[in-house]
Amino acid sequence: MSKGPDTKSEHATTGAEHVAAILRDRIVKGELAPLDRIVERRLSAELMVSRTPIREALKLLEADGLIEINLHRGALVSEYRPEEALLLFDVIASLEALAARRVTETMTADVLRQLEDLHGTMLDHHRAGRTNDYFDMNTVIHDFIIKSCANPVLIATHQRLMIRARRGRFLAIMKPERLEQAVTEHEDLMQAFRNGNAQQASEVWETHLRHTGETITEVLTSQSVS
Amino acid sequence: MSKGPDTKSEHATTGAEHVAAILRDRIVKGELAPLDRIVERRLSAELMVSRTPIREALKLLEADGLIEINLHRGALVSEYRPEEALLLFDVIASLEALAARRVTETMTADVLRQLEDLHGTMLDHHRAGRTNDYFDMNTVIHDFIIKSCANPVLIATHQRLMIRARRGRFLAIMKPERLEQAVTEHEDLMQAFRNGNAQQASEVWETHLRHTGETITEVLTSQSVS
DNA sequence: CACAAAAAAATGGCATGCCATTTTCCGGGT
DNA sequence: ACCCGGAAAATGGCATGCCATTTTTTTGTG
Repeated sequence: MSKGPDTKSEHATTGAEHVAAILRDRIVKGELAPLDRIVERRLSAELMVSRTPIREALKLLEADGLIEINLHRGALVSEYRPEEALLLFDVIASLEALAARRVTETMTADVLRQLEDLHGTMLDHHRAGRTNDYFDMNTVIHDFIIKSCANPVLIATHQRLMIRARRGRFLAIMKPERLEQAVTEHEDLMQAFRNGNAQQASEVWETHLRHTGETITEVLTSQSVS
Repeated sequence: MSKGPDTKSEHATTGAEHVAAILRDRIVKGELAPLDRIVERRLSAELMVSRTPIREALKLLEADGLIEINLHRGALVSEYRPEEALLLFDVIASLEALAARRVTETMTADVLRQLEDLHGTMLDHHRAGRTNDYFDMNTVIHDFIIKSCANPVLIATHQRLMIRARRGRFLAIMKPERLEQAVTEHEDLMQAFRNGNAQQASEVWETHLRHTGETITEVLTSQSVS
């Protein structure tokens, strides 16, 4: 391997970003629960780096909305309430709807073919009951549409919101009827793609995302009550 | 004022955020031009703080998209190309359209009255040719709608994007016919508000923002050619 | 003079130490 | 037992210094 410094999407370039990636991961996976305190010196010892990169990483997480930093009082993992999921998905739905619109408008045969492939694979997983594979393909499809919209601003904004939205592992806990509905909505989107109907694609996708937000909100609500 | 915990407008919090605010201001005002290098030690001497808070501030600006930091090569003010304005406003338009929709859905007599007040004041300024006051009121109205949507995620996302969108002072350079069109679009929005027609409000506002983005793109293009 | 190599300067990344503020804990008074 | 006040510990904010990498300047050679 040559020492290519031209690979842009490198993570772990600087220590601070490496630390930020680790913390993001822990928060998303739930190893760090809401309201847990994050203590610079403790992390510093655990990760064997000094406090400086840790502090920089914490600033980044605060900008992402994953933690809250109070002056002279340190950092807390921010809460994730059901209602917040709804608010997040309200925005995410708008962004993905815009992406779906733009993708439809600039659709090429090649992109449509890739989408058909991904969609078909997802349907196979679904019909075969491979739930995990199904959810993975679902995510791949959503990301593919976002990536294909050719708007870096949208891509970055979406990614940042999804970091927060993905907190917890609730996605796999979905009622069967909602799952069927989601598959139907994906099929509707493909139909809009095939017809080149950008308006329809946008509406279908926005509805789909809003439903997802509502479902996640329900799951979170039931979990927090239990 | 409500005791909102998300009042970020507090000044003098931590030194790093203070520095970040100063730099944001300079970049937005154009004192720091695109591709200008930002040197930690120079700023450190100028602002009479150590390099540590400066570094933290730079990380924040990078997260905002205002600068680019390369490993071991320091920070550059990122460029602001016409096409980027278009991409930014594509996203901003979606967000403001969503805000307009939500505001309409939850409209109260009090909010409508405030909107009418602001709108009327803006019209007065416009008819009297007080261009600066007009633009200020314009901004106030846009912000008021965003703030009234009751979605902190949307508010924060919008604010972050607007920091980038407002770079330069091109807003005041607008062709008279576009200005008339903008006023008409504001009037259309008020009409949708009065009718409680959320769908119409959303569409009107999205169109308005997209037009604004196109206008700014044109201005930036003509400037960069000159 | 052109060009390349090497030295020097610039610059950023990180570790560490000191100080300010906050939090925790403990003892005395009621 | 309870509350209050102050000391001690915890914790974060910032300054400074050292090292690695990059950039610039200098120098040597054809």
